[in-house]
Amino acid sequence: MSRTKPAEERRADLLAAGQALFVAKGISATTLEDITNRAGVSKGLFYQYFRSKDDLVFALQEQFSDRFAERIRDATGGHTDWVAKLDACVQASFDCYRDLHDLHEVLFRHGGADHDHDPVHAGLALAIWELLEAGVAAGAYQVDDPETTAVLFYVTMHAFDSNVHGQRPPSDDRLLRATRSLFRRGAGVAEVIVAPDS
Amino acid sequence: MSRTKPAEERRADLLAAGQALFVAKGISATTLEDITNRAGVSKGLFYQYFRSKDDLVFALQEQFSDRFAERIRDATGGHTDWVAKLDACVQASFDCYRDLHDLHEVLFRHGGADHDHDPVHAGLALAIWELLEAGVAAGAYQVDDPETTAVLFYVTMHAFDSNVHGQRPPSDDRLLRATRSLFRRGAGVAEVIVAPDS
Amino acid sequence: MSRTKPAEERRADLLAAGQALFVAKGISATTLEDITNRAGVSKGLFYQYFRSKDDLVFALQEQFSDRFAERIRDATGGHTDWVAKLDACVQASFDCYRDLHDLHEVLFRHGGADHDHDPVHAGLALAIWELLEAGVAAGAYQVDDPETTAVLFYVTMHAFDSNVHGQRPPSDDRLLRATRSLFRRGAGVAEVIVAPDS
Amino acid sequence: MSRTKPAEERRADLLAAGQALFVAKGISATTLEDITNRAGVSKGLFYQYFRSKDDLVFALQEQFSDRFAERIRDATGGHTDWVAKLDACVQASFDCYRDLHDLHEVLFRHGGADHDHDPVHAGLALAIWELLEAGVAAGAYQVDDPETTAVLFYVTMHAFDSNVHGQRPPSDDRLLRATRSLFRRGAGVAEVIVAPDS
DNA sequence: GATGAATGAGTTTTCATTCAT
DNA sequence: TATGAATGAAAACTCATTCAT
Repeated sequence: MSRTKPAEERRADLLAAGQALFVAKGISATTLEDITNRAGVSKGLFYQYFRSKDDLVFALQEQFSDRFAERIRDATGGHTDWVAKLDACVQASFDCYRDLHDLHEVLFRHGGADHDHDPVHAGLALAIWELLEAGVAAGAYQVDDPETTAVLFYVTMHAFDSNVHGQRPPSDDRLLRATRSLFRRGAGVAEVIVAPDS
Repeated sequence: MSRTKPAEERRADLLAAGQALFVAKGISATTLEDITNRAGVSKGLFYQYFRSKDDLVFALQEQFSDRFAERIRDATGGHTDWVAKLDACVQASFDCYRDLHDLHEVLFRHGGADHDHDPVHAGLALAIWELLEAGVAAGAYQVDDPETTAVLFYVTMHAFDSNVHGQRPPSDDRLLRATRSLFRRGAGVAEVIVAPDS
Repeated sequence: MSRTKPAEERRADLLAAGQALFVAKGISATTLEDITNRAGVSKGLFYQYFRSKDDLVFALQEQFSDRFAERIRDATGGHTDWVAKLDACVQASFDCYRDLHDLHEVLFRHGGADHDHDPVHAGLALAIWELLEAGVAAGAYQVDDPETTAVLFYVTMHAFDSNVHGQRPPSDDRLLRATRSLFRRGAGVAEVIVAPDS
Repeated sequence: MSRTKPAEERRADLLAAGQALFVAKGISATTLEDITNRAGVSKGLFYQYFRSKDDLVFALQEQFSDRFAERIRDATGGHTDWVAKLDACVQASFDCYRDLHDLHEVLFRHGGADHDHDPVHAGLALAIWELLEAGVAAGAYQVDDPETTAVLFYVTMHAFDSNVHGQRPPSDDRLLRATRSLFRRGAGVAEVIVAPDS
């Protein structure tokens, strides 16, 4: 029975172990030993895959950006209706935030991280901006300042961060419905009347 | 000539030094030596004011909550018009976020911080909720789910965090105007037509 | 009873501990713990005086150069007779080598040490060269190439390195007498006839 | 097509790689990975040829002694004139030192190396001693203490170590001529007058 | 009150050596 | 033969905390 694994898999194990622990305990509270124990690997092997602990953080940042971009890209196509586009945007953002927001905070607030080059803010806000501009151009949306509104929409999605709510967080469903409603109003599209209990 | 200072002042120096360094470099990247150097004080003296480094973090959390609550309280009175109340809320939140958001992230994401008891989320979201409920009861606002909408409004204010924007951040004025507009629409109040340059 | 010591003394303790251990076991076979144990000090304190193990090596190199130069300087004055000058040179060199040669090898062969800037070679060879030139100018010595001969004299003194001899090393006295004789002949001065047993 | 090589060649590759790296960086600064990389071989294969890193050092010491002895032996015969013998000795020693001195220092100063059994010192000093004794017995040399003088001659040859000189090293020719002259004088033989350019 | 030298447990990092393939 | 992933003991280095002055 072999202890060896393909390099890609080992690297993935270490990335996964690091990510989980960093989110759970913070980066500097996580020791190399924590990581290698969780990955089921000796301390020495870590250094075959990463130059240092900081190198692991950097690799995680890259991985994060890649995954995030992919998600957003996939959510775009497939809708022609302008209201549906808005709703799809909400849903995709919801999924992203649920999965990735904590990780994002942990990774990009670390050390001397350069917030100005955070690829996530730029990426998502840009996507929303383009959507609003297109909708306005098509006469479907009515927004005075699409660029700034896009940023507002973007930050609104911090509501999907589960840490943001108090002791009685709203259900995901309520959250999504309220957000869809807010975005539609913010985009100036006629609201579909929805019965409160539907 | 003595280097002694009143205890309150010394304590304040240390709190200020800790806060500045924690925001700049993160809590665990900041050493006690950093803090005492910045405060112009010996390492030993630190322990006359705080039981440990963690104790300093805790003191900073308390200080934060106190200051935040104070700000919000001050912003409440003074308006009878429901739209003006909404606008005042935006302005007060803007000021708070500008000053305190980074600090909040650093302090309350630290270590085993108990997110459920973060006093800030609760405080601000509650204030907005109460405002919306009151406005709805008064027939001035039209909101299906005031509680959840309050949370959405609260998180929207992350836009005031200056780190959230890309390379071409909107001016504060644009930001405030867009937010006021969004909040009014979200509250379902008739939008006052505002000339772009007013 | 105090554990604290003046900084200079502590630094000297660490330098002395490092020097003794480096000579005895080699630099890389000596651990920080060896050094701090010998100096009767905790591991952490080492880093208040030296940035790293390499920094200690560097400090020892500097100390070495200083002490060596001092010794040679002191040995110069005090003789007017040209043969006596030569003999004094031999004696001073003997003392230096006995005390410092091993240390020199250990320190200056370490890592990427820059042999071209080894201050010891330069210093001692230069002193001998000046002596030979002066003696030749005074008509006391007869040497075709004083500069090169100085280097030869200098390296001859490696004989004082006790490691250089086989299983039956000559007595110090024999060594000194033979070296004096060789230097006199090399300088072309009339040899004083010495009875073998004197 | 196989990567296999005759065992002797592989062993030689590893010895050569080790020797080069040990001289360049020192023994303990050289990792097994350095060695196997330079030899173009896997880490595992190293242990088919050497029991350990120390075993490689030991093998290199043996190889060194063998080569050195061979050189000296070859240089001995072929001269009947006593002055020519002395000159041949100088030349052979020159060649040896040029090639092997650094290596010697690195190998024999390592770890718990037993300086008393260094075969090189013994070998060369012995050869010179025998030469001097023979010359004295033949009435050709005049030396009071041939044994000690032999050691002095031996250490004089450290001048051939290129690291020993300052920034303006003498040419090899000057060095050899000066050494020949010194040895002749030290042996008490009438100096042959040599024109500077001959 | 105030200092900063001293501590030592805890962390990161290195590398000779093993072993399944 | 040959490989290189994997190991783990040992080394370097950090820093919150203590304590004699």
